[in-house]
Amino acid sequence: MKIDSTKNKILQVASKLFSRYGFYKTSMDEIARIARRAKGSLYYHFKSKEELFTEVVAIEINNLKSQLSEILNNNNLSANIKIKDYLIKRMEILNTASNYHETLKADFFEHFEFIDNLRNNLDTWEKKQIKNIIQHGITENIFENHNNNMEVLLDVFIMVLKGLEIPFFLQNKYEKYSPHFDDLLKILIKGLSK
Amino acid sequence: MKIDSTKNKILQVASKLFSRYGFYKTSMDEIARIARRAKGSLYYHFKSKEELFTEVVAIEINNLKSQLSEILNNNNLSANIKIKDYLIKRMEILNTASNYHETLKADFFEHFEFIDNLRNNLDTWEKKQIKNIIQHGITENIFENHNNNMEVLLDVFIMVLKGLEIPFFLQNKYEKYSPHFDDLLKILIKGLSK
DNA sequence: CTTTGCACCGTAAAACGATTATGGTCAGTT
DNA sequence: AACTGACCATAATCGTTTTACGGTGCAAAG
Repeated sequence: MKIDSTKNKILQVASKLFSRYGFYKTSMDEIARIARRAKGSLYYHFKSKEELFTEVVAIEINNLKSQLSEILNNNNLSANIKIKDYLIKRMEILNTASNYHETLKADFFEHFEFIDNLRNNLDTWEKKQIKNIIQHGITENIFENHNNNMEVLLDVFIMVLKGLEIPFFLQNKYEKYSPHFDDLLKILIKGLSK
Repeated sequence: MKIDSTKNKILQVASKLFSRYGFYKTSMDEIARIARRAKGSLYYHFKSKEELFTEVVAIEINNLKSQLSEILNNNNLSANIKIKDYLIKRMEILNTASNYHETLKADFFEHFEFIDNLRNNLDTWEKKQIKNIIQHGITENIFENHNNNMEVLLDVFIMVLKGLEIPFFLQNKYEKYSPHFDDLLKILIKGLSK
């Protein structure tokens, strides 16, 4: 019981501090102090500051995946509704994932190589899910057949989604524009449709 | 004749050096030396280093606008072809506008407030052109009626375009993915269509 | 009017050496 | 096994000095 309590306490405090001050401005001494644990305890549970941050972001990503999986696993949804619900939920959850926002800067100035795997894994996972939805829509005869260029189309589409994350989450435009993200999705879904 | 020659020479050399080294790592002494002009000449023609860079970027943007205007002004093109040609040409020209790429970093680390007007003006211009194309398509009965939410839809769409610029131009993914940008455009156009 | 070359200026940036803070380690304790 | 607090190497910060930068002014020349 105690192991979970300390590890979770550290993760909790770390999540808050990383979210508030960013990775580089948050020190392990500070996390230890606020968590009321010895700094050595941090290193007992996490190999490094990088591993701690990676796990903090992984928790956010796993939360995203589990919430999206409810949509993905709902076989009563037709493909066009499913992709719409998926994308809307995606943006909604990521809007609250403040440590994930921190990693968006990785392409530009604060480079976290140690976190590339996590981000690549999410891209890979997401590409697979969207591919499934679209293929299901093709099978259901809802969507046009895109099977001959699906892979690169999905690559570009993932770029579009990630590109939208910058204004939405780093420039705080999500609240203003999210209601209208719908409209763009309507166009997307219609474009995919038969 | 001489006036144009010196000013153009400065712009030419500046464009190359800013493109190669970026705004901050390029000095006015260096521009003057390579242009074989006195530094005083630079300040005769341009109020400041910022004004020089702004004009260098403006030249790229004006080139973009004039090339796109050939498409925009071609009334033989129907709206769906026009928007496709517009977007493809847009990315193609911007791929070569290396000083414009420099300004893409403005949102993240190298901030050029002095250039915000130029970038905002381009967004405004572009929004207007795309709006015109879509409205024309509505009039031609090619596109669905989107008039009730057109403004915000265009805002989000501009975000999407700008979001794509990061991987395309800052991460050198344009060559690989531009052939497939087409496919995404097909979906977009179909989504807009009746 | 346009351009030059030169000297000059204030201050920002870079360089430097000293000091402090950080991520991480480890032996001891519970 | 889980946790601690003292310690370590070095990265980061600090204060000071030096250098480089954007910009200016001016007389002379074209």
